[in-house]
Amino acid sequence: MDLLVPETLPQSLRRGIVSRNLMAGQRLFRQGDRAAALFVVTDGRLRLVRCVGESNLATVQIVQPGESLGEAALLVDAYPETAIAETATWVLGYPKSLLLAALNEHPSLAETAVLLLTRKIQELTLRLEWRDIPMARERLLQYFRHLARSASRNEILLDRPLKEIAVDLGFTPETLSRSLSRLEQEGAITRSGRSIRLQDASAA
Amino acid sequence: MDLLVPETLPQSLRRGIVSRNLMAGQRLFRQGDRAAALFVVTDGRLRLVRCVGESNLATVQIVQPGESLGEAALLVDAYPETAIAETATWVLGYPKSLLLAALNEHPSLAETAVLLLTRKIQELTLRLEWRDIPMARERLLQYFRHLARSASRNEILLDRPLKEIAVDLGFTPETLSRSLSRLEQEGAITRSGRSIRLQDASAA
DNA sequence: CGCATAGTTGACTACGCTCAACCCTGGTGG
DNA sequence: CCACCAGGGTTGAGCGTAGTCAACTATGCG
Repeated sequence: MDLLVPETLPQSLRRGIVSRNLMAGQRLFRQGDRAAALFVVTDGRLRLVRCVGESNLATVQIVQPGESLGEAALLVDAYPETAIAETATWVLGYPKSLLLAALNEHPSLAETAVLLLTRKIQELTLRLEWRDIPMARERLLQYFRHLARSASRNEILLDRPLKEIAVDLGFTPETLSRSLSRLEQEGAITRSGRSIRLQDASAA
Repeated sequence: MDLLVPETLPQSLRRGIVSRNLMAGQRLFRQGDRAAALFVVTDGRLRLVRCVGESNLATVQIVQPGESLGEAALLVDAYPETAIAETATWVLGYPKSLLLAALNEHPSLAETAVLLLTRKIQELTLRLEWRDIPMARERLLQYFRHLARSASRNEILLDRPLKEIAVDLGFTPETLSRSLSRLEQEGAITRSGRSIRLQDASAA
């Protein structure tokens, strides 16, 4: 069973699926909203943002197609973060109660759910790993290397504003810009606009 | 079914469970090891450490009793991090193949697995949230507030060396020490040794 | 053509890191 | 019982890096 292909799902769950289309900037849910459903992105991407303290914003994750968000619905009754579409985005929503019920009745669904969550854990772990690299250039380089590995090519095309990439990595846009310059002048990368090529192929 | 109570598990899985006792400092598995099993901590705690680049260590998570580690085994064939016992620790290991099989046959197990993973996602998210707070005092304060909420008391007893707490939060021990001092002199907390009391009850 | 926004660069600040000395506690052995 | 040592913890001085504020350029869109 594949959560993204409703035809493969049991009737009971399929009927409850909600499909939502979001414009860039639109919110799927807000921190504190009653959490009733888990979502999976089919197209586009969403940014998960947490507000902590008085004025600190934390981007927890960028959710890409095939990944889940709002799993907290399974555990607690309020979303702990806000989900904002970064581009035009399409998501499918699975009501908590129906999903848990379907899980009990259809084991093969359980397996896909487990894999979905595991993938999310890997994503989060990766972000934490980056954050533990203190020096900006180094952190950025690791990020690029990861993208390169994912694409299995060492030419990367950044498909979104550097601004956003910056906050993902925990930088200000200025710092990102400077880091890019220095990486280039140190010969670690060459860039033209948003196309980046890694020079040394040494991966972690 | 409860993964931590073998009696409640199906025979097939129960037979395959491996139980391990670790001394403080001992490694359960190392980054790159063949990943064959998912573990759950029953007692003690483990630190998940990732080595990135040449000389950067990232503590991804402290795994507490009832939490899982090594879920990556379900997705990839090598552990992406090293697991080190921080104290005497007892874990149960569930071989990947048996676990997936049992998942398919015993839906109620699937539910507990899903919840387990969801909890882990929450933990990781929390850590990321902290890391996005740039100022040390503020970050530390949020950390304390979280502990206070968990204990639903605003007196906290830190049960491990400040050293370790420091690296969890992404600080050096010196910075943590200084932040503590300043929080105290600013009146946000009072402390005697490792006992911390929060002053203002304003939570996020 | 002009406006809005992304991106770049500069000057300055300030925070956390590094290195070092020091205190304090707990454990060990003479 | 005390001397000694090891390790955690604290404090200080100086440095370096990223953040901030600001000006300026480039790009894309109405």
